[in-house]
Order: sequence, then C-alpha cells, then structure tokens
Amino acid sequence: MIKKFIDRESGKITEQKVMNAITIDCVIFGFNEGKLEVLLVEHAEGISKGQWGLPGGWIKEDESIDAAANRLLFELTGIADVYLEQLKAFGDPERFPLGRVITVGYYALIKKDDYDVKAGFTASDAKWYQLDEIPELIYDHREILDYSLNQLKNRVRQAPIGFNLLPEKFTLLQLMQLYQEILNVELDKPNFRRKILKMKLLVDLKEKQKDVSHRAAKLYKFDPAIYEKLTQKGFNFEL
Amino acid sequence: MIKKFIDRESGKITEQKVMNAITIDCVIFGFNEGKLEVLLVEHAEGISKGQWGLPGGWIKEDESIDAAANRLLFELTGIADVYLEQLKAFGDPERFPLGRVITVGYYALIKKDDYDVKAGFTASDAKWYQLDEIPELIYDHREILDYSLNQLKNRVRQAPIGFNLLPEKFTLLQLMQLYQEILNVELDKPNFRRKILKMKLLVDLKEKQKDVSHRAAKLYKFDPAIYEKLTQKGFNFEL
DNA sequence: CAACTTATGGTAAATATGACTACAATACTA
DNA sequence: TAGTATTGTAGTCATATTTACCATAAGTTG
Repeated sequence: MIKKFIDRESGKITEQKVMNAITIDCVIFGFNEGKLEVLLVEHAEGISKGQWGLPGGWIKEDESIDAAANRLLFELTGIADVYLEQLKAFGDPERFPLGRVITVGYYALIKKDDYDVKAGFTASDAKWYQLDEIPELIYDHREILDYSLNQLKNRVRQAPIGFNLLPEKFTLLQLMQLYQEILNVELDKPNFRRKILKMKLLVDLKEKQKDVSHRAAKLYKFDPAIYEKLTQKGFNFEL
Repeated sequence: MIKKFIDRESGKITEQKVMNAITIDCVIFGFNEGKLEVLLVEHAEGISKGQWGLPGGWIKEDESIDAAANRLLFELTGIADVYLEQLKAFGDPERFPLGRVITVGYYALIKKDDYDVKAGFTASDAKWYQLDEIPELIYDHREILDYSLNQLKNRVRQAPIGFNLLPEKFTLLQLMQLYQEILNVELDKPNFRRKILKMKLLVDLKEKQKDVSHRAAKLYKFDPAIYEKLTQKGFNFEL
C-alpha cells in the first residue's frame, strides 16, 4: 500500500509503503493442579510446520479486533465466553519472516474444567504446557508470552480476574494456591482467608467439597454483581 | 488483501478480505499550573478539516510501531526523547469513516518547560487543552483519550513515571500536586513527603526555589539509576 | 513588625500485616 | 477402633504502615 506523506515544514511530498497485514495471537492460560498452564498449538503447514506457537490468525475486514480474537479463539480451540483481554500490538518489522505483519496480542483466562481442550481437537496439534516446560516458539511468540505473564501478574492483583481460572465453585485454598502460583510468592493460609473474606466479595455457597480425603472445605463463588456494587461504593480490589 | 482460510474441521477453504491499514495516534500529556493537559491538533485538510483530534499518522513498512510513534511525535510536534508507551490497538470496523483502519494508541508524558510547543508549530493548528475543556474529537479519539487517562492513573501509582511531567528540578509540593491531579485525590503534605522520601528515590539537590513569594522549598530530582538499583534489590514503587 | 504563605517536623490513634499457635474435621491405615 | 496425616478454620500478638492532626520554622509582603 503506497501512501503520500507531506512534510509539514518544507511542504515536500514523499511516497512510502505503509503497513498492511495484521494478525491476532492469543495466550491462553489455564490452572491445573496448582500449576499455571498455557495452551500452545503445533503448526501443521507452511514454513513453521512442526513448530509450536500461540494460537492466532488473521483479522477480517469487517470485524473488530476483539471480535476477531473471540472468533479465532473459538475456531482454534472451541473456547467461547471467557475472559479475554488485549495486551498490545507487536510490530517489529522483522518479527515475521515472510513480510511485514503486525500482531495484536491477547490473553485469555479459562476454567480448564469447563473446556475439555485436548491435544488433537483441531487439525494441528495442541497441548497445555506448564510454564517451565514451554518449548521454543515461532516468531516473537515467546516475547508475547512473557509480556502476557507480566500483565497477568499485575492485573491479578488489581482486579478480581483470577476467579476466571478456577471452577465455578472453589475453596479458599484453591484461590490462595492460584495467587501463589501466579505471583510466585508464599502466602499464609489464615491471613489470606481473612484478607479475602474481609472484602465481602465471595458468596458462601453453604456447600462443602466432596470426595476429598481430608476435612472438606467450604465452597465459595465469585459474583460479578457484588463486585460491581462494591466498586461503585469506592471499593478497590487489591491483593 | 485477500486471504485464504482453511476450516480445521471440514477442510473447506474460504476467501476473506483481511485488515490492511494501520495508523498511530498519540495522547500527549503535559502538566501546567497544577493541571493535566493534553495536546490536540486541528486537522487542516481532508474530511475532518477544522475538527480536533489526537496527533497521529501512518506506520511505514520498514519501521517498528514504537519507532513510528516516536517519528510521528517528532514530525508533528518537534517532541523527542520523551516517555512514550503503547496503550493498545483500537480496531472497531466503523471507527474510521473512509475504510477499515486500525490504530495503535500511545501516550507520552512531557516536561512542558522543555518543549515550547505552541499553537502553530505545524501546518495544522495545535493547542493544549485541560481535561475539562476537551472539545469534541474525531473518530474514536475520545475513547483513546479516556483509555489513556485510565492507563496513566494506573501506571503512575506503580512506576515512577510521573516525574516525566515535571521539570528536571522540582519540589515535593509540585510532585504531590501532580499526583493529586492525576489520581483525583486529596493528599496530606507531611504524610506525602515522608512516604516519598522514605523510598530514597529522590536526589536532594541542596538547592532551593528562587523568586517565590514565600518560604522557598528544597529542590529534588529523580535519578533513574537510583531507581534501577533499588528495583534490583526488590524495591517496588507504589503510591 | 505583623500578617500571611508555604515548608517541614512531630505524634498518637487506627489499621493492616505477618508470624505463629491451636484446634477441628475428616479420611486413611494398621 | 485408635492413631496418624492432612487440610480447614479460629485466635493472638507484635510490628509496620497509614491517617489525621498539631506545631513550628522560614521566608515574603505590606
């Protein structure tokens, strides 16, 4: 695409090729047995055949970026209606070997129980990886992944988004372990439970765990409506 | 740009037009007499002639997004070497009336004293606006501005970026007023000064204000090198 | 010098944090 | 069935941090 540029000072007109291709790449986080995991796909064709990367694809002409991210997420993994937030645009001219392509990074938080996302659910292979087992990734996907991890660490302390990684009903210990894993810290059980409960953000479901080989813990759920009300009263989630 | 899509399940191939134009728009913040200001430009030509908007332009084929943002900032305002950070990509299909254009938003923090940015420094008009006097803006620029304000509020509490809006040498009261304005809160002078000084982040310049009609305050400066050292020791800026 | 403005230091109550102890409930196992 | 292991839940207390003040110092202006 050729575009004319007018120099404001001299009035000179120059022509210059401008950017013309945009994709979306999505970091999908899951939480399983105390470990944070990321869903990666193996490319089945093209120059990156056999290599692992983030699920992604092209944005269509008539859809918003958010819509494209949701569509691609569903097309590639069957995942829908999840927490999905844009990270930023990545646009190093050399990031894609076959030409200039800018990509918009997203990250999703999913309840792994809800989606039985297994290897082989699409034509290309797909697999959950723990953070310390991530293979080499194509293009700048490692950079996008690292950026998303950092973003997750920051956001999770400022907003109640961690719940998106847990089942609908969860125990306080599960919640604490989630934060321990994401923030990479050790927390004190009694102190953590006090801090969370004091926010009055969680709904006590008056239910207990079943089929556990120890004292069953109370189950709670997160209610966005309650959070909404609290924020309107000036409440600020902070961990 | 036409692109082929392969449906992973059915193997069907469909063709679809994909995105093909990207711009950059930049929210430039300044701080003057206790008020946060934004630099807007009046479009001199085209369909939006006479209307106000954020300074911006096209990304070139061979430059990174960050480089494009820096270049445009300089071309449009003469501003260089300032704090400049990407917000995110904005891509509603209807955001630009003449076709599908995605824009990458940036925000810059500048020391107004350093740059004598006045109306008329480019062919199109430009002017600083206080936040409560912003005129109607073209396209989705109001949305980008609102997003940047929110981002600024969040970032300014987590990282020492506020100094970028102040002169090289500043007083603690100036710093406090800056935070009051950005965060929209009232702060206590003695408490604020203690909190900041305890971080040992500021360099006491052993100088005082001059030509003020009251007791002169000590001048301080922010030293990025000190901040660097402190963060390596595990220090986390937080206000 | 008095009145005024801003800088800066001090202090005490309230709140939050962090470390630790104790005990309750359940299930497994010997 | 008694003991052991595991996790859940409650309580305590010292310490650190925050917040809301009061007081005084150092200048400027008339």
